[in-house]
Amino acid sequence: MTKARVTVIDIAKAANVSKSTVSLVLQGSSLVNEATRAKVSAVMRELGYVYNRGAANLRQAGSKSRIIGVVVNDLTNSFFAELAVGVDVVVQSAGFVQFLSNTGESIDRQREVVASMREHGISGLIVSPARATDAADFKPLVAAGIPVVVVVRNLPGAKVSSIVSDNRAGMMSAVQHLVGLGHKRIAFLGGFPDTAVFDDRLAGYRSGMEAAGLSYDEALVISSAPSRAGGVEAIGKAIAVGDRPTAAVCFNDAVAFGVCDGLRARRLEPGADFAVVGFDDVIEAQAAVPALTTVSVDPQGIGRRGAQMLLKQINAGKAEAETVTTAVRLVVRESCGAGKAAPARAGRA
Amino acid sequence: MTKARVTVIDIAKAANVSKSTVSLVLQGSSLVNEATRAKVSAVMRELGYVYNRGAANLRQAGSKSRIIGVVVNDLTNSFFAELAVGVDVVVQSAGFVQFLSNTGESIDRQREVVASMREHGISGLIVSPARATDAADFKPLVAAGIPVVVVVRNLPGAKVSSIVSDNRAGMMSAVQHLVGLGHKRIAFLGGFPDTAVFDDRLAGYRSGMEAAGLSYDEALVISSAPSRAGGVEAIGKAIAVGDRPTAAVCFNDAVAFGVCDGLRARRLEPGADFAVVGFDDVIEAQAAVPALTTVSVDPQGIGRRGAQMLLKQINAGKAEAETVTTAVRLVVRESCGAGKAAPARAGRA
DNA sequence: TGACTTATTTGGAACGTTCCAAATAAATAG
DNA sequence: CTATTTATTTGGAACGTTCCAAATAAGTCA
Repeated sequence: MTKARVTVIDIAKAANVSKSTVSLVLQGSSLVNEATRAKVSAVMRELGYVYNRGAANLRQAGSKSRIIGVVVNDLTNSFFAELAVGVDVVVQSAGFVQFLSNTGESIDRQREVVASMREHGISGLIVSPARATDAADFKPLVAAGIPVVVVVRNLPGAKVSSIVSDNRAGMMSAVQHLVGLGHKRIAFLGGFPDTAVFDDRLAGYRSGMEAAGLSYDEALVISSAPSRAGGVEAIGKAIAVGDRPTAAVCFNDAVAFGVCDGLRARRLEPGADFAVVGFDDVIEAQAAVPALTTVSVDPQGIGRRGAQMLLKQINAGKAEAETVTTAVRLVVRESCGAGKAAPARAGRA
Repeated sequence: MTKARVTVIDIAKAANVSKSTVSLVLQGSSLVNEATRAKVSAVMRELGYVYNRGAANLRQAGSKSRIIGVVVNDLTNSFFAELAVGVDVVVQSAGFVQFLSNTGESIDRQREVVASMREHGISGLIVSPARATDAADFKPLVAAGIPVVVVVRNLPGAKVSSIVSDNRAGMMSAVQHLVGLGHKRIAFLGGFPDTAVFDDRLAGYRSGMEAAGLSYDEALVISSAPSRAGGVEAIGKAIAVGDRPTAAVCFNDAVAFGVCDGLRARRLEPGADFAVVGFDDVIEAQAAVPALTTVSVDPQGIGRRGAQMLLKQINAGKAEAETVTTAVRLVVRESCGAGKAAPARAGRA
């Protein structure tokens, strides 16, 4: 009794109709008479029928699985967690369900999970690619007609849609804010130089400096792992340069926190003795002491947006690769020294 | 050319064998000759074959879908994000893939996503139930032979496996630590009283107090939302009681952070003027100022453990409901006042 | 009433796999 | 050389849906 699955045929028998009719009501077809629909529905409820999407999906060839895949690099990073939630809300309310996997920046794992998801018949994929992902890696997917949306990091050369934040503009406004506070020696700290995101943010930094008439000094660009540990490492080097900087824009918030740690270890108070601004605006940024001035990128918004884009492509059947860059805004808190005391020029927050 | 799916039959034709043989190599059967296996594999690679798990799953009745569902209440809470990662790593390395959904404490959403996952044929479910989840809600699942593992919050009455942290012992050790620091008036702050977790933690608090020969004073138990905002609210009330407490154990870290905020708003320095200890040990706990003394529960460990338990049950075919409570440990940092200065009694950290 | 619509229902035949029983090929034994 | 294992391979027949063409029921019109 607890063994056999209840199938559409069981329903058909119990309701004195054909399997086809049952199928029709399952799909909410308008062809079926209201009375029969009611009866069939009743029987379904009574017998505890559960739809077998796998079987259905087998028949209707196309990508109607209503499953989308989501692949991120690091779920424990609240940035990606928020992103996943953003995806989840739109995916869920569209009646889809999501596979979610974590690659931990491992390109092998990424390959594996994507392959696995594909075997399971995802009808679309949202991915924040692991570092050093080959643009060709998603070729087979799109060739098979499975739309792919790349988020956060773009994949130059890949013919897929992508949605990234405006890294350039964001970093530029961070620099301008610091300039407005009177800083002239501003460092760029953290991040791996082999990524597109790094390039964009660095470009923003450079533009910001040049726009302010300040020289771009390579000695002030210090890359490191994009982590807290990387941050302390970077600030250590920064402080050692001859004409010591008085402020820094950081690759991301994790680096910025590390920079604060490193400053304190040297008896310098972030905000007061050295201005630091981050990038991402993770939730901790607000709660930290000092609260971190940072460029807010609304990861949840990116998630929502990416999901919408993906669903649109899934429904459209064909995927026009489109690229959107989302706006960012500087949110001024305490770590830049502008604090409550001197709300001098509050960026465009 | 980019239209038709490559099927097992195409492979069979191209390799001059029968579909059955191809199926055999797919399953890594030892029946098939090494030479043919090689040839078939080669052809598969060449034609870009992708396994259709849906079809396979249709045939092999049982729950061999290699999909498990994961449902959490709040992914943006790093506690749950870590938990999900823990699940992910074991699930992934077992060759499974996970549906992950967020309920945001909505019981309707929970119902929906679980139903959806079931339609998709999950072979098991890990769920941190939304508040006020009915124990009977998962009855149909287990009746259908789908193992369910409840994590973090237990569901008294439901005949499912569960894995929760030792809330009672954790809170007790927190209290004992404060007692050891000389506190006598210790409050219990935050949390909704209608949950099993609340009951357990409160019981631990009570035992701790009584074990120390201190009276249990109901006026010192102040519930609130288990959030930062709830924390500031709770500390407000706590400070207003006649014989004002000098320390507090909090329902969770979020509440503890709120309590710190509330203290500062009243010109009291957490750690120095009032001792506060949290519960969970979220990542921010370490980085906060003052660093939070808290009970560490290793959410990632719970995730891993829960996943292992689930996989075991899936493989076993039958699900013995088992309950495990995982050990917790107090990690002493600064917010309790024991700080660097006085490492007096460091709990069992 | 008979012919023609319109509304509803219905048997197969797919879909891509796995499983079973049975066929074939090769090897060994008598 | 036939009988018997042993090693491989192989045709269907499932699995639970959806789709199609076609059947039936019920009106409608002369």
